[in-house]
Amino acid sequence: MEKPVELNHSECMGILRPIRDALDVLNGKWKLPIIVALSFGEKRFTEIAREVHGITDRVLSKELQDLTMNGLVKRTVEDTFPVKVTYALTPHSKSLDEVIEALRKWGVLHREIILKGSSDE
Amino acid sequence: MEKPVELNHSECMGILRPIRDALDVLNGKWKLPIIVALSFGEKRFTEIAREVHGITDRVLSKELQDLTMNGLVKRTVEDTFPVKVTYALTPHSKSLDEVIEALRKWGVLHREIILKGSSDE
DNA sequence: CGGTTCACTATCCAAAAGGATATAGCTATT
DNA sequence: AATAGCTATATCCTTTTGGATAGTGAACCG
Repeated sequence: MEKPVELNHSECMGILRPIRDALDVLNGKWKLPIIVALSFGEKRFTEIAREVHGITDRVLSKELQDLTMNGLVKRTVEDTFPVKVTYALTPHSKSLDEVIEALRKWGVLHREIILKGSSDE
Repeated sequence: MEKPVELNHSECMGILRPIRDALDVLNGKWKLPIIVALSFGEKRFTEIAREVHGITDRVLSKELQDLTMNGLVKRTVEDTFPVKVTYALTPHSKSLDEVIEALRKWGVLHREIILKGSSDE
C-alpha cells in the first residue's frame, strides 16, 4: 500500500505557515488595542492599562511580553526614581501598517456585504 | 475630578472594529487551510476532511458553517444519488486575497527579522 | 508610620476552542 | 436484511485564553 497522498499539504503548509505566524502575532483580544495605544507615542505600564480599557494587569503584562518578544514593542527601563518603564513601538512594527490597513479595509467591505445579506457573493 | 479621559477609545474602536471583524473571520486553526483546500476547486465534505489533515468532522462541520455564514463559502446540495453536498468559494472570498497576501508577506518578513534576533527593530 | 503609586507576579477560575468518539439518516451494494 | 459510504450532529473531555483578585517591593507623600 502506497502511503496516502498528503503531498498537496506540504505545499499548502509552505503558504500557510507565514500566514499563521502573522495571525498569531496579531491575534487575541488585546494586541491591536495595545498597538494602537502605543501608536500615539511611548507609554508607561499603567498608562497603557488606563487607555486600553478592560484589560487587567496580568493580561497586559503577558501581552506586552508577547509583543516585545515579537519585536513589535521596545521595553525600556530607566533607572531613575522608582524605575520608570516605558513601552514604545519599534520600527519593525511599522511594517504591520499595510497588514492592518488591508484587514481594516476588508473588514469594512465584509460588513457591508454581510449586512446586504447577499448569500451568493 | 473631571471624568477620566477615555475618549480616544471611541475613536480607536472605530478603527479596531473592522480589524477585529476581519481577524475573527480568518482566525482559528482551520479557516485558512479550508479556504486553501477549496481554492483548488469545489469539494465535498469528506474530500475536504481528507485534505485538511488532522481536522475532525465536528470541527470541519462547524468551520464550514462559519465560513458559509460569512459568505466565503457556498454550500450546494444536489438532490441526486445520496445527496451530494459540495462546498465552493464564493466571489466574495476573492476579496480576501489581498489580505491573505499581505499577511503572508508580513509573516515571511517577520520570520526573517525574528531569526536575525534584532532586538531593536 | 500608614497610605499610595508603579510595575509587575501569583493564584485561582470561567469561557472558548478544539479533539475523540459515537451515532443518526440516507442510499447503494451484496 | 446486513453492510458500507456520505454528511453530518451530539456528547464528552482537554487545552488554551482571558478575567478577578490579591500581593510584592521599593519609593514617595503626609
